[in-house]
Amino acid sequence: MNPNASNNPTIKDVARKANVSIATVSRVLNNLSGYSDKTEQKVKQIIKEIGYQPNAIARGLINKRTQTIGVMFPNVSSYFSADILHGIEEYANDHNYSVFVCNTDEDGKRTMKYLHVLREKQVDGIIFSSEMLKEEYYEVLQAMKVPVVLVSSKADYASVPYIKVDDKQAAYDAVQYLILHGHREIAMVSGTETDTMAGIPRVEGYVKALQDYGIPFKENYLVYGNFTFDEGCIAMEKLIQNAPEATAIFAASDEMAVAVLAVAAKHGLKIPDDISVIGYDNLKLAEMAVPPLTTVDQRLYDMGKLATGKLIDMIENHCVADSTIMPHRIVERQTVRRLT
Amino acid sequence: MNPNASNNPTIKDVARKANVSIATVSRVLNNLSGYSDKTEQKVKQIIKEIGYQPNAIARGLINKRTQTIGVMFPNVSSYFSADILHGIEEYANDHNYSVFVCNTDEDGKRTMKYLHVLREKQVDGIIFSSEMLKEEYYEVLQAMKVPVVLVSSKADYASVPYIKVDDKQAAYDAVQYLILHGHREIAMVSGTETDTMAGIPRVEGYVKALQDYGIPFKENYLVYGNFTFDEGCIAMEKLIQNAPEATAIFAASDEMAVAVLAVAAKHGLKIPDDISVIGYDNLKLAEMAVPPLTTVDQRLYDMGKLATGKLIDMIENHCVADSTIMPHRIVERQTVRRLT
DNA sequence: GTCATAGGAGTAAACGTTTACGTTGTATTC
DNA sequence: GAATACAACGTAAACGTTTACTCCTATGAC
Repeated sequence: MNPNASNNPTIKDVARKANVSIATVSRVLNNLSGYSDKTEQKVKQIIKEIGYQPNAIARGLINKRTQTIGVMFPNVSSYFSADILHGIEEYANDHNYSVFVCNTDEDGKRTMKYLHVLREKQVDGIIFSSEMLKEEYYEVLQAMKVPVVLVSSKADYASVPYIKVDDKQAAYDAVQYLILHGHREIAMVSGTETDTMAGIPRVEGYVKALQDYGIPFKENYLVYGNFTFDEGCIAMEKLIQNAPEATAIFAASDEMAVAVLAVAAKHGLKIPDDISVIGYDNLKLAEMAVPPLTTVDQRLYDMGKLATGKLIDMIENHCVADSTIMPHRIVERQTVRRLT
Repeated sequence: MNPNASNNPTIKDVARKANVSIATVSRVLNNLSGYSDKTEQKVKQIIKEIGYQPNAIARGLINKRTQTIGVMFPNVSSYFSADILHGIEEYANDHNYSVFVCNTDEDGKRTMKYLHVLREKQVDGIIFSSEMLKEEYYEVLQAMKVPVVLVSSKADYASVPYIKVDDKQAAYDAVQYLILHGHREIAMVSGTETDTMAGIPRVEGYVKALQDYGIPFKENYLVYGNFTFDEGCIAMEKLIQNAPEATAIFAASDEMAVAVLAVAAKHGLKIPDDISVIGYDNLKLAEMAVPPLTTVDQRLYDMGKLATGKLIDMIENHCVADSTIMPHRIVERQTVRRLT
């Protein structure tokens, strides 16, 4: 009788039925050398026969590698994260890694909990997306001794590889685009005021572009949101109140740009006739907007892939990857009008 | 000397430093009984001191439980999946489970590969989202002997618990809503023609509503997409060609409804003045549309949570959960006009 | 015929836990 | 004072793999 009838078959079961040792089965499984063709056939046949599947947990225990990575998002369900995740997932899967998704809610407590869970589960590496790498996190990460890469973020004090676009330059280019289309009254719906990653640099780019073209910066032209649609709406309402002369708006995220579109429509403002809008991200959402949104593309999907590539490289070659500044470009659609 | 200086500390290290056996450490770790207060303090102190973290892999090997679930999506980055994933992730995390995301691309090969990976990694359960549970999959699932729950899907031949809205009824209600607003020329942008889950039932609901109100069904009023924005655009173009008399459109997904909005705008058609539109899903996208989209809400986030709840229940109590028909409701926004 | 060699295979330790079982010592009961 | 009970531990097996060693046998060189 099979002493192990109800459970999933193990390497032992295969060994017994094939009349070989488990070492031999392991060898053919990992196709190493050290067995005859005949044994190989026999073993492989038994494996098919009883439907044996290796146990990655046991494997992980001895190999100290789990073929698993963890990915931390401030908000998994945001349309922004979705693209990055897609890239990560795809690359990881193609290279035989699985991915744990973690939703931090931008909450320190939650993040720390996740970090501990990922550590317990022995992930081989971690990707941190669009979030500040707080020192608190970094310490745990160091204790874990696993590679980390940042995507759409950056850590100044630590030598963690990152992938992001040059936010200041990208913002500059967006605003310059508006200027070159004849606009001089340009407002901005910024991201989080204190965000050193995606908030501040983009307003810096905005301000610099204005400066370079001799356009005075006006306080009332700059309002803050937190990158989301809802706050984008509030911000746009403010703009309509305080900056009715603006002919163009630069929004620091597509979600907020779409919010601008939405409240503009609510107020009977035509886009781009009454007001031009340029976004930032190039989400699918931008294509779907009415009218289709002109925006700066940051290839989130590719960033996800690239980040995963770097991470896996670090895992497998025990090296440290370099950072990369992702190229950006403006994709012209229909929300910016040329002023004559 | 610590013989284990460079690696992460293990339970053995704790035991040695605390002058107790590993069994005792294990006991305080899992707070069982069988040790004195003094020992407990000592052990806990050492744990803090050397920063010990249990190894979930080793734990998983012996417990045959990994506190991990797998989630399969046809497309992780779709705005539809994002909401479900968010719900799943949240509930899972709150109950100390981690989640592996899998992107099947609706591809059988990929799906099977994933199923095998999930099996190897010994997940405790699997959630299948918005996809047919093919017999091929079901067989593997059975071999794995892990609980499965379906969300926004359903399997007739197998007793797998599912969570979904009554698609036919929801579609019926949507169309009825249009009818009660005075529309009689109602077109439909359907989902995938062969999709028995979300495709066919929704057109059945559409047809039935027309019937019940004595409105003749017209072939040219029904076009097919695959739930996505891109195909929604193509579908809408067809409708404008073939059914210019339609005063209202029921789209089988919000993405397609937004596509309807987009191409309508492109053709100079005003929403809802020239044409009314009702969607299906109630994604954030619906709120963001211009004008905001009237649609049928299916509470995807809650469905994700509920599915995970059922799954964990099945895992922990070795029971089989029942299915639930999720309530739906129409959320009125601004894309449906009352015909006088 | 002897020796070295290499191919083909088995043995057993190790990975980091949990847990059934055994042992010791002390307090309680009569 | 013997019997009992229980608290407070320790021992060792087990989970399913991988892999360093070891062993045997056949082959070929000389």
